[in-house]
Amino acid sequence: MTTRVRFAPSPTGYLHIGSARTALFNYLFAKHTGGKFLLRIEDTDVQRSTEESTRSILDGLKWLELEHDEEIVYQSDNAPRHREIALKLLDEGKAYRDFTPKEERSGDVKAAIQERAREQKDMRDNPFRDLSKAESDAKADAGEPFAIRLKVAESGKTTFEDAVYGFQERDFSEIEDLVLLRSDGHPLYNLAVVCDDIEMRITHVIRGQDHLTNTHKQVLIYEALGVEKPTFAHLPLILAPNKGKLSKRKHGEVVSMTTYRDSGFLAAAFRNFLVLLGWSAGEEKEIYTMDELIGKFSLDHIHKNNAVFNFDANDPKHWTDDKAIWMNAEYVRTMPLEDLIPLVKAELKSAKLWRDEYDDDDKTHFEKTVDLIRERFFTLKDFSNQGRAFFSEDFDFDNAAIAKNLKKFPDLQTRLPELAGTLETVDDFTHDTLETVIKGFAEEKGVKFGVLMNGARTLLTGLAVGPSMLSVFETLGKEKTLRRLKSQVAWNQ
RNA sequence: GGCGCAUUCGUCCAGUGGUUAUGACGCAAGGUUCUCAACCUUGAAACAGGGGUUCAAUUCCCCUAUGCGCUACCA
Repeated sequence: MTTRVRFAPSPTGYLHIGSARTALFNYLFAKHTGGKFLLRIEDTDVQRSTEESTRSILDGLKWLELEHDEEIVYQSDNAPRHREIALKLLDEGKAYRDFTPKEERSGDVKAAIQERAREQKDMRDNPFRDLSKAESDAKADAGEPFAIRLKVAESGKTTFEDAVYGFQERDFSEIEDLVLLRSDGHPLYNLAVVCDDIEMRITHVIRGQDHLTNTHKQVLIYEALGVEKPTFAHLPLILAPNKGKLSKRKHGEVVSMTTYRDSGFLAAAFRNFLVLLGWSAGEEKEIYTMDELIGKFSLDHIHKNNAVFNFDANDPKHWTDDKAIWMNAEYVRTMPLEDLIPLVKAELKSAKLWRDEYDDDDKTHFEKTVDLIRERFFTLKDFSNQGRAFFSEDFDFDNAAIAKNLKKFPDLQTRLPELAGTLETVDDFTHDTLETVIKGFAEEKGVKFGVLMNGARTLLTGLAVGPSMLSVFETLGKEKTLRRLKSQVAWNQ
């Protein structure tokens, strides 16, 4: 039997980092087992679901390259079918009509639920549970509104074997007669999920641990329907640094996938970071290609304890998890150059720094430039910010760099243009030749080589840090190097 | 309140009935270099607590603590 898994987000916001990981795990499991990865949008909560959210989630998945197989299922489309099934259970006596008026909730719903739960009541205590069919039908015919609840047996327990958490059981006395269909005729989550999973022939339900207790309710529905239940695998949660819930409201943009895309992260790097949150192959290796992940991923290496997504909202340097940043930098500087080039191209295009020659006459030179500067970059954004001087004449000078490398050594104001004059005669504008010439120049003029190079760095790139200057000279080329060495712009700032 | 799940460095993790308890991020120190956020080397840093079981527990069991989840006509 081919495995079929699904990622089933509810479109009430952008793609959350935790959801993204759930999607990733589902995807990897599907591909590992040669199965299908399906997508279902759980938009049954009409009040909160938005099309914009759906789009944002789809964008996030697309960016992560978690492509789904088959058509997207919109849960709301299946509502009639869910209703039918609830009615069927009613008909079979496995569910009953509850005529209790709906309790309107407002304000702090969580607190209200907690408060009510404290009352410790008998889960089977419902005046309409044992109403005769005739009485129930009569009331319904009279137009009295009702919800449909599953009739959970007086005694017994549900059990299932979770692929991550192991054997689970729950006594019926802990499970209320859950509502299947609202009094307005809309199906509820637990019913909808089970019906759709059956319909989509899902073999493995891989989702967040917050559903672990709910699963017992769903098992009950499977049993009432007489359908074999799928394998369940619950995933540990991803928590905020204070070990609390990671939410948009409290933590803002750090939890959104689009933030990473827009900050110049590489999908491959972020995926790699994400997969290590709650899973490991049990080895010391940490950098994996997608193919390696597909090959190694398995449910039994998923952890049981929650992971903390570590960041400090008050510190720009640690705005997101350090390891994610490191992972991205690692990818930027070590991934195959040919894979990086298109990404840099897209970044330069969006920063209006792209020139068509980079793809054509200047291709080799462009690639060499990218290869040189990527060594100390962290994100794709760095190519258009820090790396701007390599692609444009219009770049800024860092004041600290000017102070440290130029103003502190006033004679450089004449020495650097002088150096330009000397370099004018160099035809072989490459690292080694330049080194010989410039070292000779430094000695002759009594200037320290390092001071000369640092000054040049600021003049040529606007910065105080960067790759070896001899390589920068070579990469930038003679013409630009000479012009910038002679320029007085930075000196006048 | 009830029920459930969890607990190894600050964070992500490895691991075992007998180990100097692994690796990574971050941090610190040193080094290389023309600079550095890169690179190299080194260092500090953890088995929640208490009981058992055992010749021996970080590892198995129980209790406590803590955290998280569920307890809706939300998903």
